[in-house]
Amino acid sequence: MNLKELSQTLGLSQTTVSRALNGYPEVNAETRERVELAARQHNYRPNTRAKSLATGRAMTIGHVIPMATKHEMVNPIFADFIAGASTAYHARGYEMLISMVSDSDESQTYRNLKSRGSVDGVIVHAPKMNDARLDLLNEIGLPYAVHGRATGHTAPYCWLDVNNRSAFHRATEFLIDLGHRRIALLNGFEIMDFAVRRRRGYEDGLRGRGIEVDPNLMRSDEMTEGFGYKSALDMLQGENAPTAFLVSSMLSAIGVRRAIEELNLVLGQDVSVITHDDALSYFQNGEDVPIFTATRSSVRVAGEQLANMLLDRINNPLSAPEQRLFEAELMVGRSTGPAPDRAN
Amino acid sequence: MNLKELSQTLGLSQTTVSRALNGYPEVNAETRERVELAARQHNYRPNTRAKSLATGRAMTIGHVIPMATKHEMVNPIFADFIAGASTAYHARGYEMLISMVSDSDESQTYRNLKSRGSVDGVIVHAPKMNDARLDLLNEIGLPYAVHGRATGHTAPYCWLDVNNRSAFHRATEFLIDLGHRRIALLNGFEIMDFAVRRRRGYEDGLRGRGIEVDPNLMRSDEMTEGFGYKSALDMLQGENAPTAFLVSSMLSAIGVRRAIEELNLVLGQDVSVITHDDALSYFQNGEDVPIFTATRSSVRVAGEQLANMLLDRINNPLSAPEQRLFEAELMVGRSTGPAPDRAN
DNA sequence: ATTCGGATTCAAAGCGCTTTGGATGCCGCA
DNA sequence: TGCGGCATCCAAAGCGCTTTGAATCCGAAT
Repeated sequence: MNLKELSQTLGLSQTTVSRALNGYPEVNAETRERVELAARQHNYRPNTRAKSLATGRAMTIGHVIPMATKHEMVNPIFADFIAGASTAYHARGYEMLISMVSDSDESQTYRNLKSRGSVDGVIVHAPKMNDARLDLLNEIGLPYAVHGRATGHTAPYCWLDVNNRSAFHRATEFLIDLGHRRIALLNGFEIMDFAVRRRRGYEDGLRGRGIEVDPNLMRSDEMTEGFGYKSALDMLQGENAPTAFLVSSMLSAIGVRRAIEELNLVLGQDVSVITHDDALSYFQNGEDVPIFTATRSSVRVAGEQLANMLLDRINNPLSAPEQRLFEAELMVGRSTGPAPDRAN
Repeated sequence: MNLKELSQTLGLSQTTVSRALNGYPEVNAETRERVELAARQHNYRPNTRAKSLATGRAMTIGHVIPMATKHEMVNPIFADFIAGASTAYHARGYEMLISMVSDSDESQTYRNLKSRGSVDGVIVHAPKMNDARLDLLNEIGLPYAVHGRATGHTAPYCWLDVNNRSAFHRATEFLIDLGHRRIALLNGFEIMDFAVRRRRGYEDGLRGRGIEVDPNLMRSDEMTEGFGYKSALDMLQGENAPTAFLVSSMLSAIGVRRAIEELNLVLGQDVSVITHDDALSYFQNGEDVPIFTATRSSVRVAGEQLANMLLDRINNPLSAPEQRLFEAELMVGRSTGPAPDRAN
């Protein structure tokens, strides 16, 4: 059933029916009820394509998810972020279009989305330092909101981020307070903006307490379980082994734990671990007491809020772009304890 | 730049330009080149909305992802499945629309997608026994393909599944061959079709070797880390503890390992574990030797193939619906070994 | 020279909706 | 009685594309 048929059934013009259904005032209350009833009875729903052709609004938001060309790996936080965003779209009548694309094709994808009129705006995932995508989006005039920040981008833009620097700063100090002096950092790729900020927080934390930063204790790679495992195994067996690890993802932290156990050490006694925890729905950090002491911030909540920020921006393009900074919680779990040998 | 403007620039009619770009034969080779060149220069791309309004094809596939209302948990395999499907869509000029919706709203979502003309077909995720969604989709005439199977649905439909029964059968026999007699099953919710099949494989495996099925050794719940941990802790501390676990997901298997280690037992010696491994990109089961012995089947490959099957079906509705059954590989890793006490 | 058919091209209708710019009818008021 | 104004409704244009049906041109066949 389309609008034409529905209006014929009712003996009204398409104009009136359309207006009745879209809540315009210039239609008799009685008529409106009649229309709404008929629409419900006939299960009428306006055709999205036609509607958006007529209005010029796609009522759709695009998510361009970069896949590391190397491993074709999808960021594990993606599903939860999307789930959060989805809630917002659903509530506001928007749909969600997803393009997963190896990072080399990304700019083509944005251009396509814009010129084909498929979306009204996009969420930018995984921003890098001096991210070229933002310039592109400005150039082609596609509204966007960034999950994270892109250091180096000067013009104000809409973003939502976790205070990564402060989170890792606090985590570092927490470990130092427990007597740790040799603290390793297992970080994500340091082209990623968040990874740079985390490192800065870590370094500031050390230096603030007069501890020298040791490059041997810092690794940066794709945040897999294997990365955590191998790095930890390696470092723990080497000379001047760390007594604590600061890890950028739960997944890698699980790898670290595997290494610790393989070496017959005890987590939280011989070796302490703090991880960042995105509070993924399928990857809870324990139920009552957290498995890992963690800097925690829900990526799902981030998704929902950022989606709303983008929609606000689209519906009100002249307002200043909103920005939002989450502070991560430092949750104490069972993976941290006093440094084993204070004399160290 | 739209078609009208482009055709004016070229001094041609819209018809000719449209045909030139869409590869119709009735256009002069020279003209076509001229058109293609101009289109490239002006960065012209047809408006999707207008195109699909005119053709009646949305060139979009919907994925309706159910979220367990209880925990709002998203199935962790989702991202990789989507990544695979995305490859197929990309290659064939389709886009991907995602709706994440708590399972109570699902049928409304399908109805919407259909009557608003947003998609040409959908992928059905996480089929249950006697899944009502398939009847609904048949009724409203929306093409679909199922990831998994829905036991009880009689009419033939398009699906792709892993041979869960045989995988768990083989895994069970593998453990029995190692001398295990008390083998626990940590399964997903048994409303889910795959979970029922896995249980059947497990039970058949036991009975085939004359081992009685013990309900105390079977649990079924949401496949989280915590579920694995708690179940294993519980069972290992109880009387008649199992010597081996058959687990439905890597995540839960990690929980099982945590329990094992907390009890100062050794994985692969005191307790054996086999898990199903969906070969998730961000969750590799070790690099050289697998951490866990596993029944393995790539959910990403499944996504790509099923997407292609759906597109084939849409473009050729009269052909018989295709079906595809993957056999899982049984990969031997470091989590299995002979039963500790053969006298048991 | 005339006709025919193939190769090209075009004008216009149509996809299902919104929205502009009137119509129409009715009431109150001068 | 006549007119302005309000409430209500409608016809038609337009969004950007595809596609039908027809026009045009030109060389080959009659």
